[in-house]
Amino acid sequence: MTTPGPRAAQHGVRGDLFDPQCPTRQLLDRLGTKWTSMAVRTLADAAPEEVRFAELRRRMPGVSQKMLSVTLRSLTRDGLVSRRVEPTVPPRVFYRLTGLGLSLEAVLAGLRTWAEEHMAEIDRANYAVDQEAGETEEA
Amino acid sequence: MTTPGPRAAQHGVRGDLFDPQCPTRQLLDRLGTKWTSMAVRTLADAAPEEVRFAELRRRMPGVSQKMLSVTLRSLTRDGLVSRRVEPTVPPRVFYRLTGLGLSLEAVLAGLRTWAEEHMAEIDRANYAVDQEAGETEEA
DNA sequence: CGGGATCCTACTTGATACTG
DNA sequence: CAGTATCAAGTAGGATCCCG
Repeated sequence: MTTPGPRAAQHGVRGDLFDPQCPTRQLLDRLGTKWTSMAVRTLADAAPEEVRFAELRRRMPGVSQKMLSVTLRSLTRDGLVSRRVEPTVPPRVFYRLTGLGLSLEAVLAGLRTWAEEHMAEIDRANYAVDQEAGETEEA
Repeated sequence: MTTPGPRAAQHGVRGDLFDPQCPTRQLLDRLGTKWTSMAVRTLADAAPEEVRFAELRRRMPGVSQKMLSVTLRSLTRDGLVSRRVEPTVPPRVFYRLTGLGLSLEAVLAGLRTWAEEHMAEIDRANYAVDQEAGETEEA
């Protein structure tokens, strides 16, 4: 049997969204991780100033030091955040959004706007479904 | 001190984004699930036509029957998708994006655009980091 | 045909402890 | 201070079986 090659090639029309290599898929995977958007937003709020690790953590209530570390490493690796180390004792590490990171923040701002405008409507829809279910159940 | 106003939500306590009740958080939780964006996109491509379950599944390569079912139930519950059942034997079930769902698709289109424009840059950044790490390691 | 229920695996997250 | 390493837990996702 012949190897059909990359499956993505078959779905030319609607294309890439179904492929794990799809850029949108990769972006959503990143935004889906819990602290990514929060970190980008917090760094964007501070931009163009740098923010130290501990200060960043203070501004992101609930984040563990490990998850902040993991998140920042991922963002740095992606080129969305720059990392600067002052080799003092103790060391001081500064983070700042790159240009690429700032452009992502613009997209996130769009998401935020939609969410603020429409999530209440989604909540109402959920509530309505719950009401129906409740009535059906206790009938 | 002056009136807090709407900006308080953004800058004051820094409150909303870090809260699990935050609308943006709730939206990202939804978009973060694997098949949500794919389903919305596929239904948007078909809009304003309805799409049957099996046909939808055919248009979303890789999705399992269960995950499609779960995803559609969630979207329907959120009021993003409408569901119509023809009580025949066997039953025929049709799905379609609601107006709310269509407006979400617009936001997703923005995400897609950014991803297509910038994910290659992120890939390059990752590749560069890998190169450095490799050289450092095998030196 | 559509989809609910069950079981199971893998990944993400979090708590804790240790290091330069 | 700024991490890294380890372990435990919760959850998203997939495979399968069954039902109306």
